[in-house]
Amino acid sequence: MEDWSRSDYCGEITKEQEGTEITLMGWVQRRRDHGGVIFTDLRDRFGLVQVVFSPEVNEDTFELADELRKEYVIAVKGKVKARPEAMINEELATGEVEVYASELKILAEAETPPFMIDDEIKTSEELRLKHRYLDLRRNPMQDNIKLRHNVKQAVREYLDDNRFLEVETPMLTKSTPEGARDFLVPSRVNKGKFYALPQSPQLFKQLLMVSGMDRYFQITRCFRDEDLRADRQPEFTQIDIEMSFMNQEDILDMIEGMIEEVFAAADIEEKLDFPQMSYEEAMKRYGTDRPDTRFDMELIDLSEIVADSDFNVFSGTVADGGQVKGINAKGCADFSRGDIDKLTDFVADYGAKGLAWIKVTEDGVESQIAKFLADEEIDAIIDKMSAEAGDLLLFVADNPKVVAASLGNLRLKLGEELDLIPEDEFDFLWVTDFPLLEWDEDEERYISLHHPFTMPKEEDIELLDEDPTAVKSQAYDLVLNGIEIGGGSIRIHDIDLQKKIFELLDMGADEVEEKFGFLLEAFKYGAPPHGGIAFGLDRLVMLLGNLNTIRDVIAFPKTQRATCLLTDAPSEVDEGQLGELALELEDLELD
RNA sequence: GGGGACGUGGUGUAGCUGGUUAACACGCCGGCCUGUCACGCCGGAGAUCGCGAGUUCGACUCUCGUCGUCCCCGCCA
Repeated sequence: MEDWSRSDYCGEITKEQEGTEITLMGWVQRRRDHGGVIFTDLRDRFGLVQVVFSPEVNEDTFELADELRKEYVIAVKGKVKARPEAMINEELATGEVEVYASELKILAEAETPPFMIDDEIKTSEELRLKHRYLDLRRNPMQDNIKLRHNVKQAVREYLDDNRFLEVETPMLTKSTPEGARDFLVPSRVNKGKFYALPQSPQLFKQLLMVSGMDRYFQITRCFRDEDLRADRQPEFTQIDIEMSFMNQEDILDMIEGMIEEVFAAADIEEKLDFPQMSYEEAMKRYGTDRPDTRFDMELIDLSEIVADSDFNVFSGTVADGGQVKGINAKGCADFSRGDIDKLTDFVADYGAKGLAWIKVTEDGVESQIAKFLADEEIDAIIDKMSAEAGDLLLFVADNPKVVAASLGNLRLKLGEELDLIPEDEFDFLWVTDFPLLEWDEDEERYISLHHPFTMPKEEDIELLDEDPTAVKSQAYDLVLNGIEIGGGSIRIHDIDLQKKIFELLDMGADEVEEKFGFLLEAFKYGAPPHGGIAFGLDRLVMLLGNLNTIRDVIAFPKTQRATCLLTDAPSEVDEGQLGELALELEDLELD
């Protein structure tokens, strides 16, 4: 090996190299032994090339090639030859050539892998994760990792061009209230005290603005100790950005430019459009703050029509301050009672106590609730929902939260099942004007919708005292195909306003001092107006790659139970390690 | 914390109204083959059916529990 140097990559051999001696190194994808001649496909990161072993070239090499098996790592010296016309493989990028091996070195033997290194995977994700290094050999996974790399490169280049500075912030930092549960790291030097892993670099990036960095970014890991989902991992990567002396529109413009570069880097040639919609409108029309705007089927408010109805479920709900809303499932009047029961079970997950329905047919309506509704009410509903014969109208009556969640998710489910969602489209939406605060029933206090450093809209600041939940904020989320990929805000840079917000959040002066004293202290020394945004890199790459889970764009992800099947983390530690940290375990029922 | 789906040779599946040798494909091993590229042909090995308990004369099959993976609610931007 010492005296061999790779001259080319397998996937990049061309006809122009005909006659040249080359040295290749890689993995044996496949061996086809024809007795008198052996063909192998040699694979590296850049593709495959056929290597031919023939006794006419070198008898010893030919015999050694008999030992080759799948995934053996080999080095080959040989001559590039153009294939005869009839033997060209159109399927292969290097299908016009083959390499006649004169010398072969087996660099590493390989056991038969637990699953084949094929593009089409036919095994469980469990096994893939356990042998992730093998899974990552597969083309689709290599493509995902490359895509992720390309996106990061595009981001860095764009931000660098716009004079941003990449700055690293601590991973061992301070636990803060609000937001997600922290991952804690015990301090050995300071026994009994803990660091927290960052949920985001939020406070540090604001401090960097006070430092006069003007424009900061970082592509960095963030940690949240909450339950996992297809698009949520305990550690994930943010593209974190902060800018000084920029208003909201300035920031959105800057980010749109970045997204355009990212799409170019992902080879997606689509003209991108970035419409904006207020939070209020999104909730009203789609029942969610991250609407998938690739299809219609919007939520229609029928509360006024049925407010005085004899149908108590509807009128009573409205009288109690609730809503009655519906969606029009076009052409679904042929749904069976069983189909609708399934939808009813589905909305029950979101708290809906029932799902009323009306089938619109050529001969009128068919419905379990028709007998309770006046004809003019039914007509008004049909009119408002633009219903035609063949449509199925579905209704939920409840408090606004339940109505939004149940119909919003029902809309998504039906959109998917009815194939209403254009797969290869990229629909962006800025959702703006979020409420600054919402009332938390359990904790009996206001909590920040975004985070406590979010700037209220200037014209709403005076409402902070009399009607805090009416205050809108200068916060914005970027939604792509119904998935939130980024969110940010203009921050508060005024010490008094920040204190006021902490007060509204029911944080005592002592707590504020202990948790955020350093930030308020910093603001005393001249803080510029600033704002920023953070993107979920994993989600962004997942969408660009048309994938269903961020696990597919993370080299070594965790399972839904937050374990790593490859390393078996997390694991127990020995008593000595605990002792050094002055920690003791409660008696757990371990067997 | 809750709801749901799945678990059978190395891999993917079939079998399951309870019954004697658990089937098929791919892979693997051996043999033959000088133009294949999902090579082909012949032969072979390989599973106590995730684990535990129960019901039964008898359990891959039924029941309960448990473990693991995935999806969802809660939680979390």
